[in-house]
Amino acid sequence: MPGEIKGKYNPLAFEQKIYSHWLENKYFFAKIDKSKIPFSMVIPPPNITGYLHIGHALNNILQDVIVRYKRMSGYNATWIPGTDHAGIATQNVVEKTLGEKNINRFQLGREKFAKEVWYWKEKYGSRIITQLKLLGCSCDWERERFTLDSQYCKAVTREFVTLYRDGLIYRGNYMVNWCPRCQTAISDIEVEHIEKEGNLWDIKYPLIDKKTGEPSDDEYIVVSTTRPETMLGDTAVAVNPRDKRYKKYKGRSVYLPLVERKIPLIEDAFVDIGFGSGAVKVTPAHDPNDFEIGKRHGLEEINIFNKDASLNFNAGKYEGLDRNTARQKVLGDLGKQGYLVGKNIHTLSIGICSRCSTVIEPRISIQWFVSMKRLAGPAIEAVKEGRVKIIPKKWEKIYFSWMEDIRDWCISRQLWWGHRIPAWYCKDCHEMIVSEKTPLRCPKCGGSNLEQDQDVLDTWFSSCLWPFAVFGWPEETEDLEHFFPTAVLVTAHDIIFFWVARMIMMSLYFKKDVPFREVFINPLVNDAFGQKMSKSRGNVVDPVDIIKKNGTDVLRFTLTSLTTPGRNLILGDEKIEGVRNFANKLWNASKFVISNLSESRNIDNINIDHLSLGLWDRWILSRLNRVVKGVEKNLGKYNFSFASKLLNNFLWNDYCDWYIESAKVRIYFPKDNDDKKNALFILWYVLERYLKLLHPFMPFITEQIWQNIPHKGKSIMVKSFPEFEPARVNKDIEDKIKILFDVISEIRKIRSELKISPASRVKVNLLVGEDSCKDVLEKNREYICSLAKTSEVEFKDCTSQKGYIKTTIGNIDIFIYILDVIDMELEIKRIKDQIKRVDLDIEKSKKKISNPDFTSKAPEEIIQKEKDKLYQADRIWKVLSEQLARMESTGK
RNA sequence: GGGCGGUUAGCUCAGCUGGUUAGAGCGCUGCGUUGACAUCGCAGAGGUCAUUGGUUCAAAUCCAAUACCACCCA
Repeated sequence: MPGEIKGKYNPLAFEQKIYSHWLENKYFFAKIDKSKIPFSMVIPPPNITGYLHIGHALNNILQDVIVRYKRMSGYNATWIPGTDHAGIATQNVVEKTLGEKNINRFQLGREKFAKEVWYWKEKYGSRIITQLKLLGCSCDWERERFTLDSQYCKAVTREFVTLYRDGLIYRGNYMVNWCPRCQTAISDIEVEHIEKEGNLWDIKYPLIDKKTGEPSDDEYIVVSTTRPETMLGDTAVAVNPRDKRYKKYKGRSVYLPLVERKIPLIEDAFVDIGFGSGAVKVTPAHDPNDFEIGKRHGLEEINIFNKDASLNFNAGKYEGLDRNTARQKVLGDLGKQGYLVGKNIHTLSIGICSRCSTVIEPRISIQWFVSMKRLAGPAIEAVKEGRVKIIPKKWEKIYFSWMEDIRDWCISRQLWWGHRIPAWYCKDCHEMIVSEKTPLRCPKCGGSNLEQDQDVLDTWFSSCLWPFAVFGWPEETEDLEHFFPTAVLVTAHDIIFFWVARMIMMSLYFKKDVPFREVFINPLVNDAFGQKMSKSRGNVVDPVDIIKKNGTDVLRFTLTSLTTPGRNLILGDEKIEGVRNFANKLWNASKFVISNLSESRNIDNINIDHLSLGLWDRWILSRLNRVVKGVEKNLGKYNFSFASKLLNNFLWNDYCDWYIESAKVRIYFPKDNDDKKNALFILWYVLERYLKLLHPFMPFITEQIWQNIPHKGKSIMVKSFPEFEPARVNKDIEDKIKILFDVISEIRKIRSELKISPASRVKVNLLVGEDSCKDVLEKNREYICSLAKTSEVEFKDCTSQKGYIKTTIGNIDIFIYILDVIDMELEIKRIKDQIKRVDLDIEKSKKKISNPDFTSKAPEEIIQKEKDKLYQADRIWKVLSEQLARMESTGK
């Protein structure tokens, strides 16, 4: 399939080819295999009008990492993709398209309009699915679902009818959030609240004179309102019963200006004494609180608005005006007639439609509701008992606070695109029939004059069935049996209420089981300035652009690297660049390995246990196994950032900086042929396993390289994930190598500080306290020479020898011969600086140790550690002081 | 108004079951074109861990208050 590994890293040259190859081989399809443990996950279905934004990219990349990892780990893994029909959004899009041809949906009629939407869906509705493929997503495409598929519709109907029969769905005349632009009711959580500076108007309502029955000239009540135009629908004025100011008016009526209506003055504890004048106008038809007050006092509900929020015939001479014009007109008239007595600046919170940002108009209408309390109880329990685990845990609080104060859910929408409500009305006897099958006759009067409810259901009412409806529910399918409940749901926190909570409720109700055992809440992606991305801010980052520039793997690894358990993730160009460099590093390291492997045949048939491996080999295997363990552990906790960091650091630091560099010595200047062979074998062995570890994160580059090194099998994506081998982790070897690293680093440091040219080789002598330590250093002299650019390494005490400077780390003294290269001033300064630092350490340690509280109360281990620290520091201090004294006195 | 989270190097963040020399990446400084990689290598500088108080032998880490910043709900 793929090309070779040469030249520069150019992901665009191979990524899509590889994806096609995977698709052709159906590697994503999970045939039911009962011998394996099932692992399933459902995609949060993007809506069909959507295009891929960075949030989708993150969400789906994380899911793909998980499912690829599980698949490689031997699970029967499926990740179900699909889309939802997005009632309002899709209808809006299609209406807009029709609008360009000057057609509105009413001209077309319901059926023809629905046909238009289906047509649109077929044509454009899979754009986002195509984009998911660009991300490398290994979705089980054979199982793709859509919330309006015929099978899915059966599930939604079953849901509605069952809930209705169980008394959990009711229909009634209530105040709902009405979007005048979408012309439909929406649920509470589809309303967003924004703070806006506005006015609070004081309007004078005269009291009715008890004797004349006419408005009084001197007695009046001032009401404060932010919406003066709604006074046209006022049916009372309310004060708090404890408000002494208004006691004297108890039982009186007031005169409603402009409308010239008498309305009662009532007392209701809801009224806030401290707000404005303490008296409020009551408009039961247009304010949710007033609606409640109205119910308590039996007030008339006067609706003054049409569906588009223009004023209707109840508004008298204001009929036909829109809300804002009416407000100005009403204010003008009130002013002219002397009723407007005050205007204050006031910040108010207004509700806007989350789909189109139009200001919501509360409206009383007949709607369908789900009664939530009974459904919420078990769903709260499920999370409390840990049957559903929300990760990170802090989101559970959000979940509980919403669930414990849950309100009924308005599910009917006045739209033409969606699942039509399975309720019919008998035109003859007004009987209502709720049924899964279309009824032919009225069961009450036997008439056939039936009409189906005009409304459709909220899209979320269908998507809350997703984790089991995708597997064919209400049928008891093999897929459902095998793959449900799903293992984990990955989603963003903004739909915990909309979707996650409702899925848990519905799944517990209909399947008597949780929909998923874990929910991982992924962070939201912010721009480089930490700002939330939004179209209106113009700061959206298009993932497709990033892919076109850097390839998919780079986008993927950038996002996984940034996925910490926090709330937000900040994406900037430097981050992407860093990952691009990482990919390049991997590419080049692989190039190095491949070029050296050219002469080794059948390397993949060698049994590693038959080799006698050297220190460096056993070290890199130890490190590799730590990474295997670390990746497993952190993926298990959904800590993608940590896992990514481990993978990055291992390749860059352990493998490239140290192992490859040391291997060069063995390849270019081999001591014996076996050692060279071992080095080449381990280079290959570690790379091959590393590629598998990295594959879930960067599927393309790993496949591309894997295909170009000796391997068995057709694709890396169907190979096994490396298993952790505890026996390969060797602390002792890591400690030994650490000594080498420290010595090499120290020599490099001195060289750099004394400005010794990288080209010049220096002579080094080491003086070692412990034998084991000396052994390591002696056996690895050639590596010290190569990596620290020394001409030779010997083991003599050069304390009083001319031309050497002495430095010390741990219990190793290092003598570097720098006779002609040294700048004495520089060296003296270096030593003085170091002494200063050591002085600080000594002081700190001494203070601690001399504190009797510390020595009596701290654990023995900590005290010993402190003593060791002091001992080492003292030793270093002595070495440095001696040297300084010598240099200052002799100049050498 | 209620709630949740945050404040650690110039930037973005990690560390927070108390004991570390407080780390990483980017940026910055110095040196470097040896046969994987200048999309690189080696080395370095840079932090009173928001403020104040408390608990403790010991606090970036635990507790409380304050300030500021985000977000959610009303």
